[in-house]
Amino acid sequence: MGGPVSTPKLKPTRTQDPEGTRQNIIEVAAQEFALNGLAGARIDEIAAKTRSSKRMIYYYFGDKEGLYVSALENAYRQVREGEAKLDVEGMAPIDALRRLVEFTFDHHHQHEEFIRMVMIENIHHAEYLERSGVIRDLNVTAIGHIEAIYAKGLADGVFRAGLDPLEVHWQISALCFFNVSNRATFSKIFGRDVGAPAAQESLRRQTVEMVLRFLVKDEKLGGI
Amino acid sequence: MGGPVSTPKLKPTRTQDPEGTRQNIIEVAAQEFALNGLAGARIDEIAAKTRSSKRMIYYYFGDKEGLYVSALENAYRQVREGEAKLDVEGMAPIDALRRLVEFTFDHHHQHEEFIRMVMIENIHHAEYLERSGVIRDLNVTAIGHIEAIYAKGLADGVFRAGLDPLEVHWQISALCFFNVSNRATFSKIFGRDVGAPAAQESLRRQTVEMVLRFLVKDEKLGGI
DNA sequence: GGCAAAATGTACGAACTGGTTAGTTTAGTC
DNA sequence: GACTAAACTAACCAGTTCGTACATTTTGCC
Repeated sequence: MGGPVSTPKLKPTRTQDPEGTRQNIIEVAAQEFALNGLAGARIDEIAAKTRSSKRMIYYYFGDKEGLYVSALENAYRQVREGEAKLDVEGMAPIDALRRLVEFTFDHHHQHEEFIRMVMIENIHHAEYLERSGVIRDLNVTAIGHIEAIYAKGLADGVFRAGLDPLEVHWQISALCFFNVSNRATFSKIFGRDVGAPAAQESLRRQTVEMVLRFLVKDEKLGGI
Repeated sequence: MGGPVSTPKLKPTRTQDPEGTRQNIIEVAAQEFALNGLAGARIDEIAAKTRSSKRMIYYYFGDKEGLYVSALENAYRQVREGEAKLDVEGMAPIDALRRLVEFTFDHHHQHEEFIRMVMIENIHHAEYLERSGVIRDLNVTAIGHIEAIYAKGLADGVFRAGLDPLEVHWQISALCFFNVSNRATFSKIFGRDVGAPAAQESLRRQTVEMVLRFLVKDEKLGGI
């Protein structure tokens, strides 16, 4: 059931474009899956929005689930590549942490489609993520930044001891993820559009502050 | 489109039981929708698991979406009723806040089905929640606790000024909601079962501490 | 008991949907 | 230019799924 062999495109003038077709299908599929879920997305609908055809979806991805997994992998890869752009080298621990939280907040905000894919994957108890060996590898470094920053902060004596970097990552993720994932119900229930620029600006500031106040030693709090 | 008239059951010997049938259908439907989503849930499957039949689903709820909205309303009502049991009257602000966060953490943890319904509803951009006037009314008091606790804490001089109770509620919700909603992907990606009792115990403690450190004045932090 | 309304059981159908079968075109290779 | 494998098209199929038509039983009420 292996896919087609990846052929390096030697000549740009070709009416056939395997990689392009494949990528185009994945992008359309990601949109549809993120919008409607795995069961809700329609293969015919995806095919129609593609530059290609339904037949090609089955040609490249086997079945609906195969397409979903590929779209999921693609989403993770894209987002992780974006995250790699964060550079906090050489910054003081508190500044680096602030930067990390701001970056995560903005990054999640900008990648709503990815957030929705993760939501959907959680609805499915992450069974497709489990099926994909690719994704796990992409994420082992996701926690590297926190670990480095925390270690430096400890050494500098500005962070409290005894915290678990993974738990800190969990908390930052929770605040930044929820901001996108639950915006709809939260806004409807409380009659306030928490997605509006002003509200986001405020939530962003409070999120940063919350994380800093959690990490920074009491006696150093005056400086943040 | 009104439902059947609520008939007080005078005689215990009756083969027909409208309210019971209705409730039974809603409970089964909630399970299925929470598990598979709106599109993923199957009416026939729901019907089969019911004490009743498919015919009765359409008799009482009109169509699939009507059933979904009813299940959603039921989930919100149940959870809000549970939340009403929280009593922090007369407690010192810091203790009350700690209690509130612990309660919210546990409550979300215990109502995974509800969390999943909210996730699904967010996937649908909360359009069914919007359609239901019932749910909005149920939530206006959801923020009352925070407001009261924060006001008292300000008066007592133990909380920082200038915070928005709704934003605090947002933060508490984020931490407690994410803990349930994203457990699957988080556990898979980092190879650590964050749902395990020990992990939950730790996350619970850190969540409480994070919220307290955000609200409590710097110079009062020694006491928490 | 008679009656209307509510509640329920059975069987069916039309549309949708994932997936396939069969065949055609394009491009690299000798 | 013939040949082969990859890339692609179009029509089709079979199982599923929501929803309904029709018949029947139960219940409250006089």
